[in-house]
Amino acid sequence: MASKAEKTRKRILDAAASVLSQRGYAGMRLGEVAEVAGVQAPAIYYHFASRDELVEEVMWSGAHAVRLHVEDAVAALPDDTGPLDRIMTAVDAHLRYELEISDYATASIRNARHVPEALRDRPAAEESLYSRCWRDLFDDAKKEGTIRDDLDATTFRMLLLGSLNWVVEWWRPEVRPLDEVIAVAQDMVRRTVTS
Amino acid sequence: MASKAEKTRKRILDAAASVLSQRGYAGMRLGEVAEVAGVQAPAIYYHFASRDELVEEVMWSGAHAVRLHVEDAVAALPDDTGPLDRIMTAVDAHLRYELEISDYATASIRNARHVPEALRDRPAAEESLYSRCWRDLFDDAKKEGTIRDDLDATTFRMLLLGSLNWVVEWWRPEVRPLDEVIAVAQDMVRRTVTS
DNA sequence: CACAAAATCGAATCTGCATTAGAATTTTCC
DNA sequence: GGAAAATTCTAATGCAGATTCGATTTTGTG
Repeated sequence: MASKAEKTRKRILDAAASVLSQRGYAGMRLGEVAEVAGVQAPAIYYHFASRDELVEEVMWSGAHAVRLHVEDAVAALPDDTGPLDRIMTAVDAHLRYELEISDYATASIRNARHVPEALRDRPAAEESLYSRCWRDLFDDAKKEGTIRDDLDATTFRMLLLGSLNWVVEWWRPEVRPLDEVIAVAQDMVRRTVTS
Repeated sequence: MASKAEKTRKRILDAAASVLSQRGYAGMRLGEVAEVAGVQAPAIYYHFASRDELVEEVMWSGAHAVRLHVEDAVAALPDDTGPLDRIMTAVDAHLRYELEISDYATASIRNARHVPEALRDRPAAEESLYSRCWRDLFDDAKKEGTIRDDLDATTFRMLLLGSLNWVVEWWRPEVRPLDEVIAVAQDMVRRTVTS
């Protein structure tokens, strides 16, 4: 039974994630966050020490939650799933989480390089865990020979993550179902990676 | 013989492009722009009606210049160059321009969705010309049968542009030469597009 | 070289927003 | 049901940064 106060805190965080993902770090106004959360601006200070602390928490949650979502999706696969199919699942999970589930993810993705240095440490640590997660997926695939030897897997991974992160900038559900985007992205990976 | 004033205007624009690409729309301070341009803040108002007009001009120039650079690079190819090689050249030109040549490009790329609606029209028109340029490249390739029929070329194009646009977020020259990134990106296109 | 016009500057204004202070209200727990 | 604690509100405060206003310097030109 989450206390009333905890629910308010959650509403403020959700609102901040939404505003942050739309307006960016410098554009996020506490007034707008408060309005979305259905609260007055000063109430935010009961739950967070400062605007920056609120931002940091959103960014961290964003990176953290994507990672958990993707790791869970991969972990839920049958044990005998091949390394390439694990990567396909990760692509699917990343895109769905970013586009259908959570503003936190887009907030953290879009603002990672725009927030002041002081706020980057904790979110950046999460992000590097997430990077490692993808690196492991690719390393496994390479070990099992699913990835051709002459591919620069690191660079390709960066390009792939970039293309996925950028989808939020152009995708509109009414134009094209998400499943089609996912299918094309997976196709791109499969063809680039196998010999 | 560009008059002194025109040179100042150019310095202010360059400074704005640099600050805008680093700090984002809301984070760009006229004070910082002025400092980078070696001028006092009010001087900006002699050359631009407002902060927003300055931003709009940077964004428009960014989109415009990338397009010209890519179109020129493609146009400079021998007439008998195949459609796939034209796309390869476009990938090369886009990345080099974005990463080595101009802050305008990254300023416009990173902020397109963050600036207020009122500023989007002119830059957006340029961007859609740029989109058309890529679409034409892919259409030609499809017409000549270089692209397999079952590829959703539009979606792939968006994913590709996304991966290229995102490179600015992670690439560091000291870690990996740009040529390697370009080569991997081209490889990704070639393998995804051909049957 | 002088002088009008153009370009730039320093100081002042005005606004929007984060943050604080203290009062009022709600929740929790006995 | 009521008091203490927790939570939220309304009303300031203070500052940073865009914009304006004259005053001052620089540039182009006869």
